[in-house]
Amino acid sequence: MKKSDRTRQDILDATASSLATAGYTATTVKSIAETIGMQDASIYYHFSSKDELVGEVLDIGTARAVTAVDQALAALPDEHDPREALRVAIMAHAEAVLGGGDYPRANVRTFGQLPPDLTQRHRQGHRNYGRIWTQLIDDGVESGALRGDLNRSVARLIIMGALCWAIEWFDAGEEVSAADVGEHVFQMVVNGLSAGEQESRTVSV
Amino acid sequence: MKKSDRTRQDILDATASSLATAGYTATTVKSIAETIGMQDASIYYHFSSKDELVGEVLDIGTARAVTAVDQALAALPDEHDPREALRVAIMAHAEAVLGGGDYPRANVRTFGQLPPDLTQRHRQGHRNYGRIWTQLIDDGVESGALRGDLNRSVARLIIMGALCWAIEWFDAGEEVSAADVGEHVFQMVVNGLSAGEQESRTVSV
DNA sequence: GATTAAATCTAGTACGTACTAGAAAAGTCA
DNA sequence: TGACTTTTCTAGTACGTACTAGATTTAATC
Repeated sequence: MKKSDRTRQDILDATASSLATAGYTATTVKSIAETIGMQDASIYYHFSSKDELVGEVLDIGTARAVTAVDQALAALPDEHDPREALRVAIMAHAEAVLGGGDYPRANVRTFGQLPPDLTQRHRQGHRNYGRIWTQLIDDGVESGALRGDLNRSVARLIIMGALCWAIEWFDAGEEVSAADVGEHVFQMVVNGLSAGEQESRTVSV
Repeated sequence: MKKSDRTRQDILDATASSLATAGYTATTVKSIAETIGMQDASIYYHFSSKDELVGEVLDIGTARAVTAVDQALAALPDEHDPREALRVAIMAHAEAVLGGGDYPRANVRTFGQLPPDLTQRHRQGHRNYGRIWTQLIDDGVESGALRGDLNRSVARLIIMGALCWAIEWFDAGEEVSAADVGEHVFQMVVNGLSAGEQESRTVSV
């Protein structure tokens, strides 16, 4: 019992790491087995198929991302600026996906690479995650803190894109930290890159 | 001579289409051959390997994206707001990758899925494309139109991310157009999602 | 129309993949 | 220790992949 659980965890960890760095196709059952010093056939004692193993890793990844954002939002004071909520969520996401472990990274990295079955399997999880962000934007617009002249769904997806694409270029070893990326995304997406008075937009002065 | 060029073009088109929608791994030599009514072996009369074929498609894709942005910028009046230049570039990129043909789409779609050789091969092309955007941001900051307190490299990559990630969710059939996406990215990234006075930032009023 | 060149096909090879069956080893507990 | 269970390994299958060699057909040229 004990032994099985431990190696099962090792398999999950190795898979998450490989998915996060190499992607879905390059993550082979054999390569996973090698990194933990096993034969590839032994994996099938713990998981019935590669895709079930990958699916479990991705489940853990979404769960961790959701938890990270939820906890960050829960830590806010009862009365808060909706922009601050957006900031906190962006920071939590950035930390989870860039600074955090391999599981959330595996999720973002393999997005668009998965076979249809796995994509279908995680559709609901992604929808749930998206709902958190939709709520944040809705709150902001309805309170008047965020502008209401933009399509909220598109706005949400643009924020997710700015954050998720960072996984393609972010290098944990470099001088830019995960928090830096989050801060930049917030500043650009909420406050804007523009300086001084903004002519192409009506500002209530 | 004539015949060869035409089928060669058919192969490139079919490959671009498959890459843009299915990704690198799902794009097999056999599937390409099938869509144009050939045997897979016949492909090798025109291209020496799958990766050479894919590489050529990606070359065309980057060239078209660069051309689209360059032409849009060239059409600007000599004296223009650097923000307008950024806007024009964003719109051109959005049109090329979302509204345009399969070639630029193939580029973005397969980003992060390619084998090392192909990634290496296109590194220079991506760098050149990035340089256009770096220049736009530099111009904006130095003229005072854009704020200078953010890391320009990170800012550039965030804009690219917001645009590139759209390929994952954008549906050409839906009511949101490529131009809509471009407009939203510009509004959010340059003007910001925030409404009214912005407390978390110093605005020169 | 015959000859030559260009283009495609048929039929295969070699290899990597996920996955299976049953033997062997390692661990568990009386 | 010995009987039993759990875990891992050895040795394989079946299949899809990129790719090759040589025959065959299609097109162009004199």
